[in-house]
Amino acid sequence: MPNNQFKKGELYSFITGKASTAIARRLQKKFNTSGLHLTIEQWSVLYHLWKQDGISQQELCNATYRDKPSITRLVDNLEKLSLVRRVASETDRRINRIYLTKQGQKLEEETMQLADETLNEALLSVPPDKVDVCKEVLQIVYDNLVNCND
Amino acid sequence: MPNNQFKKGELYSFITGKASTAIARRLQKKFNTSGLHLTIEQWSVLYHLWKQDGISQQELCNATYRDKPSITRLVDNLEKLSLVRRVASETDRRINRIYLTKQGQKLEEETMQLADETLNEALLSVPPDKVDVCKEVLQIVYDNLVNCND
DNA sequence: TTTGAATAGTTGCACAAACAACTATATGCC
DNA sequence: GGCATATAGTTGTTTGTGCAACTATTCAAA
Repeated sequence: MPNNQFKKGELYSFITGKASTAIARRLQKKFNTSGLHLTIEQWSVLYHLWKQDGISQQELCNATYRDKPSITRLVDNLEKLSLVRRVASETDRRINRIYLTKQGQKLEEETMQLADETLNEALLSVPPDKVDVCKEVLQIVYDNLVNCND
Repeated sequence: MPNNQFKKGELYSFITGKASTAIARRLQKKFNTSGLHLTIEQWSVLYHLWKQDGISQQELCNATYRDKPSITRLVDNLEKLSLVRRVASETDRRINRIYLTKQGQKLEEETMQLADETLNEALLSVPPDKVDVCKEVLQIVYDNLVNCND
């Protein structure tokens, strides 16, 4: 059983994503203790809107690697929080463009600060070159499973 | 903005765990097309029971990095599927020991085969030493966030 | 021995994810 | 133009997660 291509033993925690879960929980706690009523999932949508405002729900699906119903409901909740608003596209009425409100724009600085803090805590004592290797591997894994077949 | 300790740019996908999500989805699809009515989360509980049968729900919490209510419900559903059963401990009646049924035991071989397949597909063309670095980094991240403070 | 704290587990609630089925709009081909 | 097909988004259902509040049992200390 041991002589496979990789040592599989502890690799199954890859599947369950314990590390990313730990990071997400830490960041969520920082949000909560800062009085931000915002989930990590909502934040991840805002994150892409801060990079490019006014993208469609479908583009948010691709950017966040979520399916359409998930984005529909995340945008629903972000609208309820008055952080974004849906604007039907003039040229293609199937499309909703999602725009940040003033309130949504205002959250960028504080939350990105907390996210940076969280990553610094997570990566404490990890040499930068190892972080780069890790990023590279995770990117290949993602590409292997998403771009290729399926 | 760029001169931080780490290049943070693409690091935020760490938080959202896109790679582990991709792996989990691929494995779930394999389960579905094999006619296995089993979620990845249920499988992750069975995985620890295959390693050690009869552990308590609290031990499953620690092993799977989930909170107690999550394990309560996962065990509920695994019991409904007749894959495990709760047995109250004789020595400490607060504790439920979780035991695999015959059906639960039978799933090990097939599902681990599919999990191995999935990891091979995920890690295709990734050199083993880089996988090791990646594992090491993810372990440190987990330890930094879970063991230390919190 | 009793009382208070700690531990194991359950339940209620809000939010999120995956899948299927659905509506509405756009596009391309006859 | 009209019809088939593709695309964008929504809704319903089941499952899982995180938090808070709760019950039951154990343990420890006065």
